[in-house]
Amino acid sequence: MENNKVTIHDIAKILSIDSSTVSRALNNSSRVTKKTKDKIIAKANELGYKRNHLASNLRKSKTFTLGVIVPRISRHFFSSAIAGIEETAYKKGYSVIICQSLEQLEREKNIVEILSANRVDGVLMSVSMETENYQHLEDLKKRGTRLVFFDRHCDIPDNSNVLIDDFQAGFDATEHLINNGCRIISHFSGPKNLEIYKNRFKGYKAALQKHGIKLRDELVLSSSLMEKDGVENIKKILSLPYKVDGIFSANDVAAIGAIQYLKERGIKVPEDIAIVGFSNETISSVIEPSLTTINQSGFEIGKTAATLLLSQIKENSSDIINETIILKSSLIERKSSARQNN
Amino acid sequence: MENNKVTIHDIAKILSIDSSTVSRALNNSSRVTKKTKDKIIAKANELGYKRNHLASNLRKSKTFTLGVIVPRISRHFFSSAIAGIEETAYKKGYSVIICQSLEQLEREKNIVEILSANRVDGVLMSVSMETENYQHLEDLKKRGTRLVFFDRHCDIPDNSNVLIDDFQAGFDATEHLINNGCRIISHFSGPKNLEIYKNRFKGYKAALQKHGIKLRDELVLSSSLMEKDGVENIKKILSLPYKVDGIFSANDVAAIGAIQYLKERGIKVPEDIAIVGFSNETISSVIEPSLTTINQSGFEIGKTAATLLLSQIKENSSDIINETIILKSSLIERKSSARQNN
DNA sequence: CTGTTAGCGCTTTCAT
DNA sequence: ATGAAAGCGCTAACAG
Repeated sequence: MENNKVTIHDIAKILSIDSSTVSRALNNSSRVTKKTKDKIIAKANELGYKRNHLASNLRKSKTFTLGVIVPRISRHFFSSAIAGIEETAYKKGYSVIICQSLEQLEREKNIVEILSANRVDGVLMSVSMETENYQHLEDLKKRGTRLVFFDRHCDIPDNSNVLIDDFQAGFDATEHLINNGCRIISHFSGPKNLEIYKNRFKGYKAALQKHGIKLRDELVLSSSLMEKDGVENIKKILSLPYKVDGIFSANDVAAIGAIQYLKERGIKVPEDIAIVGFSNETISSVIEPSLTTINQSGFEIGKTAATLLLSQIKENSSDIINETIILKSSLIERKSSARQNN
Repeated sequence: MENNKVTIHDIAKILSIDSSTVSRALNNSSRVTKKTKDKIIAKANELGYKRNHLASNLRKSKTFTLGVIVPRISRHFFSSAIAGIEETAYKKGYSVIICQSLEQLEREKNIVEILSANRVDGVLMSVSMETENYQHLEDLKKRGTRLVFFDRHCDIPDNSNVLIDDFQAGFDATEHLINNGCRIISHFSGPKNLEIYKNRFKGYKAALQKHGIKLRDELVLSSSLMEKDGVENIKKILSLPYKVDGIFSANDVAAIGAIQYLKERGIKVPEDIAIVGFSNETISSVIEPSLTTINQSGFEIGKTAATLLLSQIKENSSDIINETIILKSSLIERKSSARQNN
C-alpha cells in the first residue's frame, strides 16, 4: 500500500506545519505541545510513516550498528558468541552486521574496510588464523572506531579484550589428566600464531612441570582447526612406540575428529585414552557423556564483549580506552570421567 | 591519524576541481580522464579518504545490505545457513544484518521494523515458532522489500521460499525404520503451527500407511525444540506398556536430548531402539556414529536463499515475484545403522 | 570531459 | 512552542 515513501515533509505539508516540528514530535522532544505531538503521531501512523534511518544516521553520524568479525560463523563457539552479542546489542537498540573472515587475512582486511565505510559505531572481532600483521586494525582504531577483541586477540598494547583464562584452562585440563593417573599426555594445539593457543600450551607445560613430567616435543601437535587434523593427530599418537594415556586438546574441532576416529575403532574414551578438550554447553555432553571438558561459553563471552564495547561507545571520550576482561573457563567433570583401568 | 573526516569536497578543494568529478573518479566513471582520475585516487589514498556509505546509500536509496531473521543464531542449522548467506552476499558486495527472533512474535515484528527502517534491500527469514499472523511480513513486502523464506515458511500465497522436501524426508526416514524391521515407530514433532513439522508428520503418516502400519496418536509427541523436550518424549516412550522400536525425530534438538538420556541409561541406539532424525553435517556423525540421519545442509539452504533473493533484487521489477525452490534432503545411512537384534 | 545545481530525508541551531 | 534555514556526504541530472 504505502510505498515506503512517506517523509516528514509529507506529514508536515498535510498538517500545515514545519517538518522540523514533525521531526521533533517523532523524536518525542519536550519542545512540542502534547496536542500537536498527538496529531502528528496519529497522522504518521495513518500514512504508515517509517523513519529513514539512513538519513537520520547520516545527519547524526551515528549508526547504532556494530560490526562483528569472526573466522567462521558456523563454528559453535562463534555462533554462540554472536548470539550473545546480538541479544546484548538488541536490548540497547543496536543492530549487528556479521562478517566472517574464513580465516583469511585478505578477507579480514576487506571486511574492516566495509564496516568502516558503513560507519559502524564499533567492531567486535576474533582475528583470523592468518592475522599476524595488525595494520588494518590500527587504522580502524585511528579512524575512531571502537574495537574490542574477544577470544582470539592480538598481542599488541592498548586493546580492549574479552578473553578466557587460557593459561589456567590449559593448566587445569592437563592437571586433571595427571590427577587421573595419566603420565604420557599429548597436546593438540591450534594455529601457532594465535595467542590463545600459545597460552593454552603454556598452561600445559606448566602443569607438566609442576608434576615433574618431562615435555616431549613429539606429543605436541598443532592443527588448522579442521576435524581431519584431529584425525591425523590421533593417528600419529596411536602409532607411537609407547602408549599415550591422555590428551589435552586445545580446540574442540580436533578433539571431535579424534574422538570420532577412536569410536570407529572401538577405542574407549576415557578408559583407553583420556581426553580433555575445550568445548561448549551443547556439544560437550552429547559427543561423549563421560567426557571431561573445559567449558567456554561463547554466549557469555559475546555478551561481555558487546557490553564492554557499548559502554565504550557510550562514554564517547575520544581518548583510547583499553580494558581487558578475563573470564574463567571451568573444567566440567562428568561422571565416570576418571579413567577406569591402567 | 586521519580522523575519518576526509570528504570528496576536501579532495576537490585541494585539487581545485569539483567534488562531482572526484565522485566520478572514485566511482571509476568512464567520463573522467585517466590522468585526473589517477591524480584524484592518489590524493584520496594520501589523505586516507574512505567513502561514506551512509551518504551514498541515502542518495541512491540502496544499501547493499540484507537482513536475516532466524529464531536462534546458535542453533547449528541456522548458523550454517547464515554462513551460507554471508558468503553468497559477500561475493556480491552485500553485507548482512543478523537478527534473532528468539522464537518470539513480538521480537520478530520489531526486528522487521528495524530492518525496514534501515532500508535493507531484502530480507531472508525463518519464521518464529509463535508466528501465526503474517501481517508484519505482508507490510514489509508492500513497502517494496524483497522477502525470501528459508526452511520455516508461511503458508500464504505469493511468497518466495527455499525449502527442503519435508514430506519426502519424513517419508524416507520412517520408511527406513520400517525397512529395518521397526513396527512401532514414534514421531517426535516440533511446534504444531510450523509448516515444516506439519509436512514431516505427513510424510511419517504416509510411510506408515504405505506399509499398513496403524498410526497411534500417543506415539506422536510435539516439542518446543528444547533438549528437555526430547528427554520428556523419550521418557514417555519408555514408560509405555509396549516396546517402541523406532523413533523418527523431526528435529535434531529433541533427538539429541533423547539420545543423551538413552546413553546415560545404557540403552543402545540403534540396537535397542532405532532413531532417525534430522541433523546436519557436523553433529550427526559425532553424536552417534551409528546413527542414520536425514541431512539438511543449512549452508546449502542459506546459499540458495541468498542467491534467490539477490537475483530478485537485481531484477528490480516492481511486480511481486514468487518462486519456491525445494531442496532434497538426503538420508545418510551410517555403518551398523540397521538394528542388530529384535 | 568537467562544473553547476539540486537534492536523498533527516536533525539542529538560530530565530521568532 | 514552532518555523526558517543550513547541511550531513554523496550522486545525478543537466549544461557546456
